[in-house]
Amino acid sequence: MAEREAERSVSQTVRAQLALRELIVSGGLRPGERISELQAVEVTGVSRTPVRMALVRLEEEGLLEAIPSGGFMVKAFSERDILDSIELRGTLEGLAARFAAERGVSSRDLEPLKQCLDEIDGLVRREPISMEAFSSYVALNARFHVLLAELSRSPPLIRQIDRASALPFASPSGFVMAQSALPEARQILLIGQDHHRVVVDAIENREGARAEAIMREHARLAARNLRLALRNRTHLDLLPAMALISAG
Amino acid sequence: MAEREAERSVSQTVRAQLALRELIVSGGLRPGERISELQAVEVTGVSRTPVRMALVRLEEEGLLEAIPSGGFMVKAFSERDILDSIELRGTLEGLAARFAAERGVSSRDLEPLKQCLDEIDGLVRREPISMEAFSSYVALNARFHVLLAELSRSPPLIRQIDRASALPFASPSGFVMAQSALPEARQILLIGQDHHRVVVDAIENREGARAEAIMREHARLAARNLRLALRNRTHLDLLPAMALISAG
DNA sequence: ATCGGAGATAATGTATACACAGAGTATTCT
DNA sequence: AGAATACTCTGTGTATACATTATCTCCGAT
Repeated sequence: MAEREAERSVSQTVRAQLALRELIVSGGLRPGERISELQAVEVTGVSRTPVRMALVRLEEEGLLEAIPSGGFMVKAFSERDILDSIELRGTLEGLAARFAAERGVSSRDLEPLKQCLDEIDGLVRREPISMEAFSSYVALNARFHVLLAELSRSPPLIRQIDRASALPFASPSGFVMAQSALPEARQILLIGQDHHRVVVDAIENREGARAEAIMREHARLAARNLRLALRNRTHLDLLPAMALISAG
Repeated sequence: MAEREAERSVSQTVRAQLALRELIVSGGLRPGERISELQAVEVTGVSRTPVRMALVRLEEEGLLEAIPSGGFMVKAFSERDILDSIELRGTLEGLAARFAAERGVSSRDLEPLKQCLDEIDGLVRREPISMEAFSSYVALNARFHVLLAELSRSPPLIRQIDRASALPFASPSGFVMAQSALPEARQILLIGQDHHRVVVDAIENREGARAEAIMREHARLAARNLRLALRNRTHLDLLPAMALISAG
């Protein structure tokens, strides 16, 4: 009931957007599949007007693609698109790290980042890593990335990073990941954690170029891991693979 | 009349979007000023529904900002925001140049770029440069940047560059520029032309790192020039200054 | 005189009705 | 029987009417 109250406080448009995004990311609609407004109305329970607004926003977000003759379809990403997007995000985050280092952040600003990393350490050090721990990790990792972006103190850059992270494989959807993938996921987590510590250190010491280089290398490594994962498994369940790489 | 026919072929939403963007970029509305739907309806001549769609798209584009209590306002950019955006665009274009060099483009792919640069040469070599020549230059320069982005063959990156270029100071709004600024604008044009030639050369020779570095340096120089221009003139007419830098 | 509250007004958010375009199917003609 | 055309039906694009919320003003009380 309280939940219902909370839902009522946000606009129908936002509710529709969240519901539709959830539907798309969870794989309820296949890439390339058309999403009709009527269908969206049934799913979300709101009228066509807010649904249309939500669809436009999801298109701008990159999850949907406008069909020339009208309407929208779920955007399909090639493997190359995904790998490029990861490198793209890494490049932007590298710029953010450089900005943070060059603009001179106080050690007080870095405190939240370090705390975030410590919390992650508490999760990934123990073995084997549980499904719940992995979920927590994904959330914490996302928080770290947000904090790093904000450290740049550059609204345009933060905005662009947000957009680059809006794609499914950059969203905290780790819960889709298969149990069997957990062990190797943990390896990636540990390496990523190391990278993050180096970045914080570089920023603290005002080494802009080094901070930037690390973030870019970090993304390239993540892309490489994803490519390997895609080679080993079938191409079928791309979404879990995307969730996996979101840990990077 | 034929124009009227052509207008009728595109949707009301697109027409509204174009009209409103023109209004904002031309300075018809001051930054921070609220834009009411009623006002937008009067300006565009279409109904509220397509107007709302256009407003949402312009928000995603970065020209408008949503007001928490409802509605939209023209987004205000600080000087730092603008400088950061230029460097951001340079970083993305640098990545595009590197992709182009590393993925191996044929010299046939580079032909349109070279032709574009030759056309620009024909415009800027003669002195003094006229207002018409400058307008032509801005259009050609925009084409060069689009061609370079496409050379990366990376849809996600192209998309992101498009968005980074959607802001006013990256749009071909050079016609606003004052006559008096033309001479120094020409200097920037010539330097930019040199940079572009180097980039094409680097891509042709598969030197990814060099191609990327040049584009980033190019953007940094453009940012520096803008900063100087803002110091010399008053802060008042930022739009002409933004037009000036769009030449970079 | 100033602050607070209540009411009115205007603007946004939402819903629905209508118009038009496109696709699919059925029927008719060759 | 096959193909072409016409008709229907589904779905998007647009307009407008309604509801809700926020802001501004005015009046009253302290």
